[in-house]
Amino acid sequence: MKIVQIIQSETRDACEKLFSFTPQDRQIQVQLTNKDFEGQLTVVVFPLTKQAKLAPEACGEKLGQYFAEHVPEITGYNIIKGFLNLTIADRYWSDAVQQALKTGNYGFSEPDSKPLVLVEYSSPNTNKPLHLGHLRNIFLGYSVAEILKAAGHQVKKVQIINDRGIHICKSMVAWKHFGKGETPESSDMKGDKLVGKYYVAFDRRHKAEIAEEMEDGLTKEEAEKNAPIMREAQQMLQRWEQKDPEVVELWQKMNGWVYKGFDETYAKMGVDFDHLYYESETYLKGKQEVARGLEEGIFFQKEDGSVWIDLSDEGLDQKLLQRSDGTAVYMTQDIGTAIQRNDDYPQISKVVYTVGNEQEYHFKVLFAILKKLGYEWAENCHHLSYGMVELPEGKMKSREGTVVDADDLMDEMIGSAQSIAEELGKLEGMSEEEQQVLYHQIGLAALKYFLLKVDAKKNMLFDPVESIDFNGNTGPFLQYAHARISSLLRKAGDNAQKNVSENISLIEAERQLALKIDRFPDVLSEAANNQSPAELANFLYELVKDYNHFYQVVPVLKEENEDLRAFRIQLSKATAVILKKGLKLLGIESPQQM
RNA sequence: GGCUCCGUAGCUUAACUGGAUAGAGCACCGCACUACGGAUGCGGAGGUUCGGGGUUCGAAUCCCUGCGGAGUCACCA
Repeated sequence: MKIVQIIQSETRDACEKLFSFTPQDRQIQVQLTNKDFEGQLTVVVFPLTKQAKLAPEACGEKLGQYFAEHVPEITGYNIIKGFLNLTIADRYWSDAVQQALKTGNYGFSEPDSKPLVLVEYSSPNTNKPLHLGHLRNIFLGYSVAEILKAAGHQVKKVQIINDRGIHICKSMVAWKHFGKGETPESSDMKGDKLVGKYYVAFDRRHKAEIAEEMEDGLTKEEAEKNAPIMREAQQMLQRWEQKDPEVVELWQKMNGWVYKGFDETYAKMGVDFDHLYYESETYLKGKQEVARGLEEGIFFQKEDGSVWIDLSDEGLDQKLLQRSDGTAVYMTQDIGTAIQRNDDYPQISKVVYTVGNEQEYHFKVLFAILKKLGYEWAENCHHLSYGMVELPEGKMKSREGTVVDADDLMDEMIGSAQSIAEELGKLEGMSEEEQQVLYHQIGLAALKYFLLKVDAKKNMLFDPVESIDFNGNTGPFLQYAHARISSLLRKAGDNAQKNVSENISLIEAERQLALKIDRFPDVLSEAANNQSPAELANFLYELVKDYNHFYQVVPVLKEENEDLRAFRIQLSKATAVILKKGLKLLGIESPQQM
């Protein structure tokens, strides 16, 4: 049994025997001992004092005595104010580390032992390339999915591709006008970039036309709608919904270019999906639901034919579900997609939508609508919301043109990794190809770790220079620690297999490191519960810091006492194992040499 | 304006969900080590946790209020 659980259950027993009451779980608080005091784990006695009818110190003293007498794993205690600090037996730590090494997939739960969770992430529009904002989304969604898997859930990674709508029509119209038949091949351009170029071209023309119309006396709003190129895009959307062959063919062609480009980008990111959903395949289901809701009086129709829902009784507004010209909007297809997924996977226990916090309102509305439509599983839908990524120069927003392209950023990170690695010159014996792989691993680690270590709900600032700095709380710093331990383990040979005698005496640095190793399974399940890669990332950083400290203060391979040497090698190995698995859950590779 | 989220050292951030003297990294100053990989470790300085009230044994965390920032309230997605 884990030491934390032992302490919890012994505290309960002690309360029953000493004070004649049974505490609630929440009254038993075990936390890490503050580093200024002796001990590794601490029981907070305040919550118990009232029912124990004792002052905090006296209460702690009684508990401490009880532990010293009844619990072999506890060898000492001290009380500071209302905190009972416990010193755990060295024997426990050495056993725990050996146990961790013997356990296959240490920290992970039995695969598929928990119900199915769908994790949606990325969800791109097919009218432009992926950018910095997508990176946070994609790394976050991927990592949450991997963490849930590690915690034993069945997981499907899904993506909804927003492949239809006015946005793609804009690119299509612009390509028809200005494209002169340009293709990714003819221009040697990635397909998503090419289509993005025409989206920008549309916008430029649209703005010019608005200016003209406004000179003719129209208001800005009127001009925006009335601009010829915009009207053309809207007509194209209607023709698309009517399955006009010419429009459909162009749509397929341009989307095909985009998918090819996305696939390349996803491959570079190292992420994947189990099931792709296309808005073009689910929006009709959404429209059916809109029709049904209208019939049943859940929705209502305005004079112009547009369909709405009134959610003002829930503190929300009225929301459009279908345009007056009969075409579908974003909400329409999201309704259809949600239903489709539950049809595909009836055993779903939860759906996680990884989408930026600017869409919080949208998802509130969506879930409310699904509930009104009578779908009880609406309760299981969860919006995993994350904050904006800003850059040092100012905010990054796609509509304002200051986008940072995902491919460009990744390439830049890989380039930085290369120049730093070359300068350090430690890659002897690696082939050119291996080196390229390594630069990629390091560059992506810097990027992923930096984006994931911050609490998802916060807006964050991405500083490319700081992220690749290999000191401090960064991905490459963790990778380096792993590479260094790997090197040490290569030299250690089979020493790690040796059983350690029972009576070694440890120093505090070793206990602290063992404590971290012991806690890993709990941290992992907490990260899963909270859908928080950041918790895992910060734990790994703490682990590495404790390891580096340990590594600095005692010899490992040069230790003369055989038992101690073996134990230290095991500590190193357990650290490396956890580090590698933990980083993997963040989507980060752990090279052997760097 | 309504609603939601955020505000912690110069900068980037953490705080086990209400627990000890609010931890770290970067930058700055200093130190250790023939180092098992220095992409290291140790120390110093740097905080009225945006201001003001309240709740309690105890508040960065919960409540009220003011200020500041972001998002949203589209026949965009």
